[in-house]
Amino acid sequence: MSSYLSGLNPPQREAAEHFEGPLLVLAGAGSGKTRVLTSRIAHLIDEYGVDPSAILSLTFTNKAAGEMRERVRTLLGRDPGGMWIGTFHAIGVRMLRRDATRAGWTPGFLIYDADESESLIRRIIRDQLALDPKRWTPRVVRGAISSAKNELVGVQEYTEHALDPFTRTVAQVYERYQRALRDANAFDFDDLLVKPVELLRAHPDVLRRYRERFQFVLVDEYQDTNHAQYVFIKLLAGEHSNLFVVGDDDQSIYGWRGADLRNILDFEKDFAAARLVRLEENYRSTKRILEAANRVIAENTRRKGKTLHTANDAGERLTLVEAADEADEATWIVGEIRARLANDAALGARSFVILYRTNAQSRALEEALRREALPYRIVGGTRFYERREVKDVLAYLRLVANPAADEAFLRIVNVPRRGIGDASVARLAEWATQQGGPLLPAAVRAAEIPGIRGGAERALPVLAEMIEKHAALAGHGVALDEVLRQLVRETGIAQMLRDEGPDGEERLANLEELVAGAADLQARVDAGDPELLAELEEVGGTELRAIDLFLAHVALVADIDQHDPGADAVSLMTLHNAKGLEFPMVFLAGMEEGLFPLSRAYDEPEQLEEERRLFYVGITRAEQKLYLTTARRRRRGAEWLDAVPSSFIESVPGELLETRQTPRVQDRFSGSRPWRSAAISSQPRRRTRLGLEAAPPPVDPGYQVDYADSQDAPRLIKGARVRHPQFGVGTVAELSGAGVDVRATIEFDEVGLKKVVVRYANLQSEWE
DNA sequence: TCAACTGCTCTTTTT
DNA sequence: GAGCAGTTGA
Repeated sequence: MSSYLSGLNPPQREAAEHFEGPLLVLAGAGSGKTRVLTSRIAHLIDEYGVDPSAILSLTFTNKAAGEMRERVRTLLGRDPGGMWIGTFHAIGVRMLRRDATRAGWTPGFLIYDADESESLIRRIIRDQLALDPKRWTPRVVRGAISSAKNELVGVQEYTEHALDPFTRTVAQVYERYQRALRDANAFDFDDLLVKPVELLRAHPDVLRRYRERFQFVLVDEYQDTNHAQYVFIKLLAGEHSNLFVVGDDDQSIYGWRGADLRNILDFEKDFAAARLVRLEENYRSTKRILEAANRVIAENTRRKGKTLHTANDAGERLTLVEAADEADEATWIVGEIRARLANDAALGARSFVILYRTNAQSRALEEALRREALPYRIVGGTRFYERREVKDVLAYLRLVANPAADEAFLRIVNVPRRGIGDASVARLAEWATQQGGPLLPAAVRAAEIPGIRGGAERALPVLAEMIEKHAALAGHGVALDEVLRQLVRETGIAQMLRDEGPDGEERLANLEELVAGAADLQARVDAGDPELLAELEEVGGTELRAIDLFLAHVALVADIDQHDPGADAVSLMTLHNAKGLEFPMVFLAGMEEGLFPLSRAYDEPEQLEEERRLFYVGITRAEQKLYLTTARRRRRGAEWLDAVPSSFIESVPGELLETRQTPRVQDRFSGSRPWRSAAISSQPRRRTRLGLEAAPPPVDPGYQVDYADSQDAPRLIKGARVRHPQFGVGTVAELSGAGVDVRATIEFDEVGLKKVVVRYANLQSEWE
């Protein structure tokens, strides 16, 4: 037996040793799936003599890809040169670089992030279609287009099936949107999955090339694949079907992104003679934590079904904490971390993670950590590449790389302020459209454009020249970091930030970090980094510059990729970001109805199951100790809401739990029954004025109730005719949710089906 | 008339 | 943070 397999348990070994044909590894949380994947790759190469370049390994984060490559390297004692390991998106980019021209793009294409896609869509709705962006929300339209793409529904097919007003409008936007992307030599995020599929489908020679090359295809987190990714995998693994996928249906948490649970549930139907291996032994958590996880997930119906077991100790009971509000919750958590650190020398700040459902929850936690001077790291939230100053400089760089990048031009045309306002930009855009060209070249000729005068007339050509100058620098082999440094200086961004005071200094420091990142990449290019060279070589004879690689890199890295487990700091992140990670001590904050599960998930049983899987993911991050914390009052947006503990907690058997109250809760609510029994066990229901079932706020004498103004909510019943300020008149088709979260699905006469939050929607009766 | 600024709104989760 | 409405100042 090869050394790569020693130490694996029998099912792990069975999976890692597998040679030919499709295999699904149903890997429970903490069952050593990364080990199986890496052992398998090493085994394929060293024991079966497979050429590394015949292996394609697909992941969902760069972090997972990087770790996998690193571990394989360690196992083999050398670099598995030629092997492709990367995210679906990165692999897609690689394929598109090589064959972009076949699709009508050039290899230096740009990648539009969600914001750029949205602003492009907004412009199409407002300027090209002359529609009201309030009525046709760009966000929603983008979502519809994105879903269509993930289902591999192209413009033509979408248009053919667009029957109601909403989809008909989306179809129009979709068509123009794709054209605009093409004109800007850009792909959006979804295109990075869709276009490679189109490429493989439309060009048999390309498909043959990759099929012959990749004899072994591995997919991590298979439960997160959407339809486009499924087809991509199926195309590549077509004939040999040496497809090895690893996943856990219970950890599928990306349904909203198009992930299709059917891919994993139906794997054995989709791939003939597929084998199935279950990894049900957990090496991560204590018995109590695992028991809680098993009980929670058992409530779900759509699953393959497996029960994890562990040889680990029983461990401590789970702790359920009641706090007065989110500040109290944060204070208690931080105090508990302090106490644990003081009592156990084996623990460091890095042993703790605080998980939450929404990014907004990080604020209170952050404040408490800062007050207590505990080092912490937020993973996610406003990510580095989403900071204003970083996006501004990157927009300049995109423009330098590609003069047709209109979105980038619009972002920076007046940043810093140079006297070019909306009116001038509108004239410029109008003129450019007439000429059928992009904005930057039009700016050079500002003097010829009617209506552009004064400051703007002078500033536009200056801006254009400055960008052209840098494009020339980049074209003449000036190092990327140098180009960036000059851009920061000569655009005036540096000065602008310095004038903003201490905040600006911090932003400037971020830009230095960005420049350092560029220097890193430039150094790798100069030193002939083998991985990078291989990538460039794959692309063939095309000329690809460091600037293109850099822009692709910043578009594709996720924040989780930057998570450094070595740093001694408490981690804060969303539950979504926590997948794949493990920590000795885990806090799940904000375990309240409406927050977790999020109220929006009540509409569909399927969505509620996904929230429950998210809870399951959270529980199974913990090695030794799990805390569930709740607050009695929580701010949501501008108002304070009374909170009820999450119904998810009910599935955790009482004997696994100990319940605690923070001092503030004990003070304020002394004598009141434990909350759990009052609020959860009986959870009385009542009829509201809306005619809906809703849980009442917890009743506590002397407790201030700032419940939403339910008196002002209109009386809604199914079938009622209502008027909405934007969408016009419509008929209530469906009501869902409870209390302040009541939502109505309304069939509007003009815009079709829409779902609105009743509290915000400002509905009136048809006659008003 | 245009640019700049101020204050208001909304923000689930992310490759 | 981004869009938008309304206001101020040139």
